[in-house]
Amino acid sequence: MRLTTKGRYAVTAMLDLAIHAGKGPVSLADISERQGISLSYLEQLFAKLRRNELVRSVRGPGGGYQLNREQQGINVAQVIDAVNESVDATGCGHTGSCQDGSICLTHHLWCDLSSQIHDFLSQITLADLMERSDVRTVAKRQDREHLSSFEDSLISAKVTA
Amino acid sequence: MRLTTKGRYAVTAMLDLAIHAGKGPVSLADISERQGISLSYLEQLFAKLRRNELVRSVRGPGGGYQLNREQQGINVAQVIDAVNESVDATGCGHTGSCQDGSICLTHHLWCDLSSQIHDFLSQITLADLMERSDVRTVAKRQDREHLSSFEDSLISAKVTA
DNA sequence: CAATAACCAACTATTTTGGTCAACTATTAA
DNA sequence: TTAATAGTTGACCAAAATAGTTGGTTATTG
Repeated sequence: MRLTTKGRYAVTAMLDLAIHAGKGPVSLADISERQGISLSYLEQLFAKLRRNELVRSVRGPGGGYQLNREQQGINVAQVIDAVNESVDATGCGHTGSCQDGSICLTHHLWCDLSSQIHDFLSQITLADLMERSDVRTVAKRQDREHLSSFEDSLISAKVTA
Repeated sequence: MRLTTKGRYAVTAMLDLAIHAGKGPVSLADISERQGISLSYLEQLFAKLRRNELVRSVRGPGGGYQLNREQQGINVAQVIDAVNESVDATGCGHTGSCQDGSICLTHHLWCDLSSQIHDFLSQITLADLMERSDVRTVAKRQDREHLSSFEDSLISAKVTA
């Protein structure tokens, strides 16, 4: 089992998407700026999120990504699963062939741990996260620090005019 | 955070040690045979376990390793920590500087998850594991399949005689 | 003294992570 | 219709971590 930046990035990006929903699709470039995640890496992650039908994409100018369901319908475990970071703590993938065909001494311990983690993460939805005060605070800070590409283009339009 | 064979091997080996305690020190060669873990890799893991005072060693013939405390005094979290597999799910090591000096959008989520996992694992002692029926079953199978080096030497002594 | 088994250091193969780069396709605004 | 935007795909890459191996040394016991 592993939980590295891959899974964390995916959850963070999905939460960013949830927070900035409502004003049309959100571009990966905006998420990249706000969350400090490389654009090309985000592309890879969102390809997987799309294949798992957690998001849908809109191409062309003004395009970007949108959540494919309501925020209450998406939980953290699903997002992590989607980017292939299994929350499985066993070495055998629950098959029980950890030691030449049979189960190893600690097989059931890792099974128990796996369901513990999965239960915890699957009970937390994007909607839950959005309501948290610490999340709202950080989101406000990020919005202040990074204008979206939309606002950006408005400003350069003014400057040009 | 990561939980790979390293942490699993460490817990498995410690449990093997607990199960075969009472008949003097247990050699790494025996653990290697029974649990199917490479001897030299075990050496590296036990160096760390010893530095963390979870085991003590006895050198020379008939030597090996022993638990440094009672089985109830050693929990799974301690063993995993000892081999440097942190059960920390945050990217910043709880410092809160995940995004250029400030906390990232999902910092508190990973903190919560970390303590969830740590609480779970620290409540399970080696003594608890030994009582489990699935552990006892697997241990019996392993003892049947692999004679200890002690029993082995008894047999070869008979053959020689 | 010889066998045993812990101890130690250095090296290696493989996998995973976290990316980059280039080429391509679909959409829309001018 | 054409340029710009933005997603899509695949190949590639460097660094780090994992899971070892090799080749010793030191301490202990029979």
